[in-house]
Amino acid sequence: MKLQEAQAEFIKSWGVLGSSWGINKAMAQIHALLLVSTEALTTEEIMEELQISRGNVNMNTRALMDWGIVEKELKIGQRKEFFKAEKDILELARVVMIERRKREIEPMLKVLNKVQAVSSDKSQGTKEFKKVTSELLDFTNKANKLMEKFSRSDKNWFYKLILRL
Amino acid sequence: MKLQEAQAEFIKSWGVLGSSWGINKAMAQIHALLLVSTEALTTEEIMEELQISRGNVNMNTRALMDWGIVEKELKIGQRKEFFKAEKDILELARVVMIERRKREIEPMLKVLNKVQAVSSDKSQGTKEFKKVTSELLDFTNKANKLMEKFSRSDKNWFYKLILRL
DNA sequence: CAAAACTTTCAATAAGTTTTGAAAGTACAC
DNA sequence: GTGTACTTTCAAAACTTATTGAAAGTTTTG
Repeated sequence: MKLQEAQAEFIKSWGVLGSSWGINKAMAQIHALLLVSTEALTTEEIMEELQISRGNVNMNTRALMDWGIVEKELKIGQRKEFFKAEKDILELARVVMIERRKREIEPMLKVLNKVQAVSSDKSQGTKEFKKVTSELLDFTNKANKLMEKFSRSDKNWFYKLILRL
Repeated sequence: MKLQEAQAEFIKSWGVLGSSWGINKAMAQIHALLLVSTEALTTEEIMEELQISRGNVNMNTRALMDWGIVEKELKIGQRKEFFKAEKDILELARVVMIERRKREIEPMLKVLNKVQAVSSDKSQGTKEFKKVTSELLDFTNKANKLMEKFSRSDKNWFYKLILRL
C-alpha cells in the first residue's frame, strides 16, 4: 500500500467514524489530514485536498482549535495562516475525553441531580423512580471521577493502569 | 417536585442527551419512560405518553431490544405486547459499553490495522504516518481491552476499581 | 490612504436523519 | 376459514444538520 493510498484511506475513514461519534465529517477529516501531514497546511490546501468549501474549512478549523487539538501557526514573511494538529496521541485522547465528559457526563449529572428532588411519598412509582435515578447518579458520578482522573493524570498513568489489570 | 414532573423532566432530558451521543430522541425517550415506569407498557401507552406515532414506537422498541436493554413481555389472556426495560444500572452500562465498543472502537481498529500495511520507504511522510497511526493503534487497543474487561467482569469490578484509585 | 491578500460570517441550499401514517402482514379466537 | 386485534413495514413528509459561496470584514503592504 502506497503512502498516498494509506493517507486517503485513513482520512476517509476518520470522517465516517467521526460521524458515528458526533463529530461532523469535515471536522474529522480536517483533523485526520493535519494529523498525518508533515507540514502545517493553509486553508487553500485543506480545501483542495478534501474538496470542501472555504467556509467549511474555516468553521471546522475553528471548532478544532476550540477543542485545543489544532493550532494556528504563522510563518514569518507570509500572511497566510497555517494549521497544524496536536500529534501526541495521549494528549489528544485527554482532550477528547475532556470534551466528551463535558458533552455527555455533565448534562447527565445535572438532570439526575435535579430529579433527586422528587417529593418522597410512599407510592411504588416514587420508590422505583428514586431507586433507578439514584443508582444512575451513583454510577455516573463514578464514571465521571474515572474520566477526570484520566484527564488530569500524567501521561503514563493510563498505560500503567492497563498493565495492572 | 412531584413525581409526574420529575419523570417528565427525566424523559425529556434523556431525549436531548441521547441525541448528543448518537441515539435518536424517540429511542432515548422510550428507554427513559420504560426505565421509570413500574409496569411494562404497551405500544399504545408509549405512543400516548410520548406523543409519537405507532411506527416510531415500533422501530425504536425494536432497536432497544436489539441492544438488549428492553424486552417484550406477554401477559396471559392478553394479546398485546408489553415492553419493559432492564433496570439494573450496571447491566445497562455493560450493554451500552458493548454497543459503543462495537460502533466506535472496532471500526477504528480495523482502519488502523489496515493502514499499517503502508510500504516502508524512508520519506519523512511515511515515517510520520507510521508513527502517528501506530501510536493511535496502540492506544485504541488498550482502550479496547479496558472496555472489554469492564463488560466481561462481574458486577462489582468497576466499583472496586474506582475505590482503588 | 487604497488596494491586495487574506479570513470570517451567514443566508440559502443540500444532504442526511427521523417521524408519520396508511397499507400490508400476522396470529389468534371463534 | 373469516373477522378481529394487533404488529410491522416503508414511502413520503418533516425536521435537523452540514455545506456552500458570495459578501462583509480585517489586516497587511506599498
